[in-house]
Amino acid sequence: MSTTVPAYRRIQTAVQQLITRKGLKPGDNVPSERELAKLHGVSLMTARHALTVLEHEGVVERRRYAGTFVAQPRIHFNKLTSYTEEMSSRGLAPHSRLITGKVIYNEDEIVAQLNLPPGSAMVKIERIRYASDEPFALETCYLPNAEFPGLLAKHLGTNSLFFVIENEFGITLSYADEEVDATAADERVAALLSLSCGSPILRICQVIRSSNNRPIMYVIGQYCAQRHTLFIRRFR
Amino acid sequence: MSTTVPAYRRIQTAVQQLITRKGLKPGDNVPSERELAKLHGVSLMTARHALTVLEHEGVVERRRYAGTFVAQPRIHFNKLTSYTEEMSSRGLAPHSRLITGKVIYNEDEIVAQLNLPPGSAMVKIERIRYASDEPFALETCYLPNAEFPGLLAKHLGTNSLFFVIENEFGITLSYADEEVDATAADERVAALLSLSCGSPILRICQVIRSSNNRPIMYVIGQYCAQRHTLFIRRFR
DNA sequence: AAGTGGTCTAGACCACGGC
DNA sequence: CCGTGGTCTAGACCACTTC
Repeated sequence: MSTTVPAYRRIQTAVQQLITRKGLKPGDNVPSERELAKLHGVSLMTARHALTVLEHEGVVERRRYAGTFVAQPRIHFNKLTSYTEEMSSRGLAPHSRLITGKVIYNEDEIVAQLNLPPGSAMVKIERIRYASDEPFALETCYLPNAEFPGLLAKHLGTNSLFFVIENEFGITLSYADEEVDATAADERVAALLSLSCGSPILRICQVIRSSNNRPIMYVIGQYCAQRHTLFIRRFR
Repeated sequence: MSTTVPAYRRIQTAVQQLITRKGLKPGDNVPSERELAKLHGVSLMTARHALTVLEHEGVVERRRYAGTFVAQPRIHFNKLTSYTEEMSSRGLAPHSRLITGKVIYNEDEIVAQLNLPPGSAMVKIERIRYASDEPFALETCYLPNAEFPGLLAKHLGTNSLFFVIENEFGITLSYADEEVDATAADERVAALLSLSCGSPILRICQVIRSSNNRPIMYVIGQYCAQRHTLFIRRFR
């Protein structure tokens, strides 16, 4: 079972709820480190930790000598989220269509990305993602078959893959390394996403890792560039 | 003048030098938190801080209960670097060509991105970036003219813009928020980058901020997708 | 002058991996 | 069993902003 939630996580969600519940606008200030520490009965370093995470996610903005403030708009930078989570955080209903769901044995390039022995069986899942009834992405996922027995029976047309992995298989995800580039839609992708051949596609290849840094899933996302932008934050 | 370098920064660069000097390979372990603390005469939290930053940059990988190790490749994830820094970190010579360098008054969309009053004067700088004599990117920068008097006289064909901003104007950069999408090369870009019209282009629009979170520079980068990939890391 | 975030200390306990 | 990273404490000083 899961261990107890760390204090800094509780504070983190508490601050986020404070923002949404009180309807704080960008620029409004949130409690200072010292206030949070007192409020939650923790030490200063712990309160700081919570704010540091929120800053990296783009929820909050810190100004030295001045305070901590609600950040500009609402994109969660650099945060690994599922399509389902992303949609519901924007108040939209997720909607997908399962195109492929089978076990494969012969894609050795991806086997290598997942650090598996050559010839290993993998589950391959292809889904089309919709935003308000318009298809905007084709996502192809690969997972080691040995670690996810019965995965294909989980109604992946309607269930969140992240949810199944984390809750039904008890795996904690930690981070993803991603390669981003641009391509043109080939015939198949164009047909699936209702585009013309050659339309610009934003391609994102992720290696998602579990808590012990083992690769757990390889995902190729092909996003219709007109309907999707990626937001990131980089620090100096 | 500049203040003293924080201890965690010193440890950070010390670890990086250790890796390059000893030629450590991915998977080799670096000193543990406790070792680093003893080595540099700092407390455990400070040594941890250094490793946390290195982990976010993708230099180092931590495995709970096991240790800290040199990370897989050597791309510096999520780190705001200049073209010049990126090239020299790969042992390549930077090479650019200045296309445009002038003061403009009439691009109000960008004026808004920089939080300036409407009609403000901005410096506009366009440069082509080369990788081993092949053009691979067109970068267009906008800066508030009032804050950078004499910027255009700084030999921007050869000098690093980041260097000039940080050292000659004494500004500390903190982070950049970026929008990434895919497009097709228009006629001008195609000509400048020796591509055919319609080739896939990875476009990155950055708002770079100084230490007090004021926008300092707006950059539109258009990268030839065949010759450039973006690496990022996202955390759960 | 009061308050803020940034840095730092010198300890502590925990859960787990590898020996 | 020992060493590891992850979490946490209860303080401290600094440089600076805002009032």
